[in-house]
Amino acid sequence: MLSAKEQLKTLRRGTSEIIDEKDLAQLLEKGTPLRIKAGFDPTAPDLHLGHTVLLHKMKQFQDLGHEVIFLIGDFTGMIGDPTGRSETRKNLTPDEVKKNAKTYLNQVFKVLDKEKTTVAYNSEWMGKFTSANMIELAAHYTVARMLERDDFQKRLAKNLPVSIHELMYPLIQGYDSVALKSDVELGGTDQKFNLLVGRDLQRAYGQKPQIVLTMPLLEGTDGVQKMSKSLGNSIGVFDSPNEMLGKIMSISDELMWRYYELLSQISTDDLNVMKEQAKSGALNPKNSKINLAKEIVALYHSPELAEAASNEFENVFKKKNVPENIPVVKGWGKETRSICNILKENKLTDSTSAARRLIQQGSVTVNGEKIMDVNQAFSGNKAYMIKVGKKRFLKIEPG
RNA sequence: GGGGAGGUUCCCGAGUGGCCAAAGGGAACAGACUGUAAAUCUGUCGGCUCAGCCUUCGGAGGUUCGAAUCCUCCCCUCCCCA
Repeated sequence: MLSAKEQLKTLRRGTSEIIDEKDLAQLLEKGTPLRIKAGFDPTAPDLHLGHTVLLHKMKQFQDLGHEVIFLIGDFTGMIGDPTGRSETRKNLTPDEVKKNAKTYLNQVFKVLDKEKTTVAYNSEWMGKFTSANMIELAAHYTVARMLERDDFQKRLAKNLPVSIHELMYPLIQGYDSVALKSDVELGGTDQKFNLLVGRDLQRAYGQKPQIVLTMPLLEGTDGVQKMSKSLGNSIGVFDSPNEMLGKIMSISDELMWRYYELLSQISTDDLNVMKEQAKSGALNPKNSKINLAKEIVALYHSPELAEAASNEFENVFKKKNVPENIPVVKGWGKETRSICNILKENKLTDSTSAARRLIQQGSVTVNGEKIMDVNQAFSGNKAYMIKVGKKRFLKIEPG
């Protein structure tokens, strides 16, 4: 095992907060493997890179020789975490929970080492919890402290409902730490309250309180808001290799470093060297970005597909060649059709108005020739290679 | 149950009788440049048979030469009080 100092250096990477770092250092000094808990609510079927930030931190713990427990909150999932919620979450049915949990596990081991990971379900112990247990648990926490949370505060201030069962959520999540005797719990910064409740409860049940380590919420491709599917700035782990690579290439240089920090397995030292070189101009940030994109695509797909996606990217955007797989449609015979209609009918543009505008902006080419005339017409018995902007292509076969 | 505010083009948000297809910002798209689909700059951003025409401002009616703007009814959202 590495020295506590070395370990801390790794664990601090990208981390938002460690409560308390001195205590963590002390635990690491002992040199025995720690029990690392991270809970996942099986509520999100659309897994994106934001969800994987924790996984990477878990992987670091794992590589340092600690025991990582991937906790599936199948019991708590039926309550729904009130964190950040302006309204009560809808409860999931056991079936939905099961299905989502499965989706999670399929992806999780692309980052974590399956052999070294313990998977736990909190229904294992919560399912057996009696009413008496529940009351005992609830007795360890006060209403006032629970209501300190600002999501509850806000709702109360706005006279929105807060159900009693929502108050139970942090208690149960906290109790999971008791059940698992965790030494460290990981979570997003938005989870801080819940994680801290875990400490209190462990103390109440006679255990040593866990270290709380929070990770920032990853910004989406816009670089501003947190990654979320509904904001349209997410990179899904199920995205195709080309799509995934393209999206990563489209992030700003600045954001790239953040992604490196949180999503890459490259060592912190190497990362710092790279940053220095980019700063001094010795390194072209584009190259770093493509490496990052390849690493991520390789993780969720394969190194081969990552390589192929990267070649395709260079080919299309740098050399401005035609991509490998472009849609092909049959022509329409002898009659002629106007270019605007052709674009619209083949969904290259949303409307003929949009087609016109793009032509006026000089972004449409047919067989490599720029179209200047909005009314230009083509017969459907010849082969054409149509290009709109940089990303839209269509081949037409004589027909 | 009582009182008040509001619903505008993908989103936010101006607009209170004609100059409004509707300011501004964001997103998106395009062009230039580049080191990439970074950054920056410029442009576009309802539809069409496109120098003209058509349909939009919660819904349905109405007033008017003319309405996103005024009136009536309806639907929805939010706030305060009970």
